[in-house]
Amino acid sequence: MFMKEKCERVNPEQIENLLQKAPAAENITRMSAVFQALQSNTRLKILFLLRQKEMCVCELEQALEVTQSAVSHGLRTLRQLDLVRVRREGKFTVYYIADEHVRTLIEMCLEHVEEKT
Amino acid sequence: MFMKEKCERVNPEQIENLLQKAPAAENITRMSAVFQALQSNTRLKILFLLRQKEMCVCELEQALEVTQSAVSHGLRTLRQLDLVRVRREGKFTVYYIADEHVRTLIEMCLEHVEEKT
DNA sequence: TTAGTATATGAACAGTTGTTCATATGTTCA
DNA sequence: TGAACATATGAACAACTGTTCATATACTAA
Repeated sequence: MFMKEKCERVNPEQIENLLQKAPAAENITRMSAVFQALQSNTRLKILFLLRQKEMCVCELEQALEVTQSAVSHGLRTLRQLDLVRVRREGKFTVYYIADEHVRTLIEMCLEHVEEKT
Repeated sequence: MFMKEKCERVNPEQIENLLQKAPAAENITRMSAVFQALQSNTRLKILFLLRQKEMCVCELEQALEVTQSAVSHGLRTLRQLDLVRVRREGKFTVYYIADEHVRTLIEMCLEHVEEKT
């Protein structure tokens, strides 16, 4: 098998070294899944509401003006990636932001987009 | 028009207040686009390489083992959202991470997924 | 100018996603 | 126990995405 031609900037050893220091393939895939979850307007709105106050499904439904089904599906996605967590409270299911990483994540992104005028 | 029935936890005034403190619809949409860009394995790998060292397209091509076209398309997406920036250097086009927000963003996500054993 | 290298772009196709509708499950209280 | 409320889930369809292929553009050196 022939090696592909390399341009003069390419240093195979250095690239090998950089690849070793990069996250494992498995974690890249997990991160993809997390960002994938954060890529929906509905799910982002849910997170920015939960960031202020934990809420049950019907509160979110009221606030977001989408169907209960859509909220529930969205919450499941967030839950499966441990971006939000759940607590039962009588007949209500109360959702809240899982941890500070999640807050920082969405806040960094907000700052990034707010920066552009 | 009838108001939808509300569950006892719903406080319309409070919800109104929470909505006002949430990011504007425009910024939610921008964030969606950013997270959407971060949701691809290829683009994530690009960012985690650029995080270590600025690189030209052919270096990335070598490192990622995808076609030059895929790298270039990926870089365009990242560039359009100001996640990476470009500098011409002779015949090479050198890409680098745009700013600290972007570093923090991907590092928070990595920490989040690394936490789960 | 021309050849060769480096990068960008458009089209197109397979694969993936978010929503809604319909329905199921779970909880409370009378 | 049953009625009413709260939440979850499965199916299905339209819309969107990432890659490749083919080709265009840009820069350099001879």
